[in-house]
Amino acid sequence: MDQILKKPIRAKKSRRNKSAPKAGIRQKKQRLILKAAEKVFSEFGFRGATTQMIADRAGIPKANLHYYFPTKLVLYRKIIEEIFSIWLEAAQSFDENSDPVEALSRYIDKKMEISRSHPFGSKIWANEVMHGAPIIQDYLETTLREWTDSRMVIIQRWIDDGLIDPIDPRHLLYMIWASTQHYADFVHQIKTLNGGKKLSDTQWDNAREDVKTIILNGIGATKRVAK
Amino acid sequence: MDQILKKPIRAKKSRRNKSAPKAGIRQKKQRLILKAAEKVFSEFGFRGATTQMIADRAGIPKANLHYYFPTKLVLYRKIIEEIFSIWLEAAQSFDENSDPVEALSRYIDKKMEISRSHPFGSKIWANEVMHGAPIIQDYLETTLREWTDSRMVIIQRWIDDGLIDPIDPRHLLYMIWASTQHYADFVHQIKTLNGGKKLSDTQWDNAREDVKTIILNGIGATKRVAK
DNA sequence: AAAAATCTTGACCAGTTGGTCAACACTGAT
DNA sequence: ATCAGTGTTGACCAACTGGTCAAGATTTTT
Repeated sequence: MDQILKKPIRAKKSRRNKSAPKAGIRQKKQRLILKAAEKVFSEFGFRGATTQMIADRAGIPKANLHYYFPTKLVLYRKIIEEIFSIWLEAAQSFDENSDPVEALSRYIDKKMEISRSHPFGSKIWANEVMHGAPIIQDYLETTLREWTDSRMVIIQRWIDDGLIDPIDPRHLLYMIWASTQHYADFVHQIKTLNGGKKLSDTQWDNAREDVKTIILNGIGATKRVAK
Repeated sequence: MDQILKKPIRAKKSRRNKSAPKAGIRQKKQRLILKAAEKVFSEFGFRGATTQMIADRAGIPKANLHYYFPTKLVLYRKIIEEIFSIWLEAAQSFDENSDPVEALSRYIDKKMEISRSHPFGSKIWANEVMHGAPIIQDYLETTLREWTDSRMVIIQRWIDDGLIDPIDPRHLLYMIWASTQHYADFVHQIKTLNGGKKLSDTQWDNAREDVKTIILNGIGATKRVAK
């Protein structure tokens, strides 16, 4: 997940690689650039974003940005990879809980949490997929597909065991993704419809609870609702 | 909804406006351009799309495109307006049915249908909102807000009448939008996860039924399920 | 037929963009 | 102090973009 940066710029001839301070600067600046890029990409899309904008937001000259990330594409891909790994982590709950109510509750909780804390990432992903995933198609075909397949098996088992109603696991997953990510991708619309004010803590709580309630009730999983 | 084209290019001095043939060409070509633009915008976003691409796809020179649509922005807005009006029409079911199961079933059906038949439009809308609605903010604040408010009143009445469980009407609407539009906006991802093949008629039927089932069950609306 | 209106288009332009590069600055080791 | 490795940056460029324009083609009206 790190091999994209081809240039092994750092530490080549220096005999002792004890030059920690430089390495620190390097990492710190890359972080800075990535954070700026995430926001700019999410706001303007890949083509809409300019390296100049990103550099400006990071408070550095454009040339300096290109010193750390040779091309706009490398920078973009780096960001997508991070988002993706965050999403995968959120799905641990499937492995840690055998009970569907527990597992799905936690998964939805986490996904909603990510929508709130990482809205930019979610938008970039959505943007990328909406445009036909020109840059991350390989991810869809490998990692995401494998992940999805394995989760569908688990859901199917719940159905076979009579723990939830018989629905196509695929559509359940899509619905969870759609409903939770909607709060990140469409945050602007939600905000506008909320009188121009972003959702309060309470409103977020309500949203999370409503999403959970509807989905869990919707698949007949609520013999005992985890509240 | 038509006042955007400021240039009243047509019929100005010609005394008799019986010049039907020209007018026909005009309309036909505008349609052609709009259709091409819809696809290109949905694929590349506003900034990513170039007027050259649109002209190419429409099979005309770029200059000709600019003869009919003075700027890229005018063309874009025109498209957004069309999409929006299609979505509003889909919501008639709220007025025509007093029963929540009936009203919501039809609404979801229609929304899913639109996702299938107008995926480009949905993507453009999503793209626009995700980027902060720079061009259609007025729509969100006026038409969409009014529409949403009026529907929320209806849903709230269902709750008061004990026809559905007490959930925040807002989140029910968001969930319906998210779940149905997901099948348009993320069609590429769905296709990839479906082995690279787009959904068959049967799969679309299943998707539609599952979405309806989960949502209607989810809000406790299914004393009698409309099947 | 010929004038008037409308439509078509190749050539062009000014502004912007991603990316380069050579000169310069800093840091830490010897 | 010196020097190699690393980091910084203003200036630059070739490619591309939205949009213009004037000359010409086509159709309709007189």
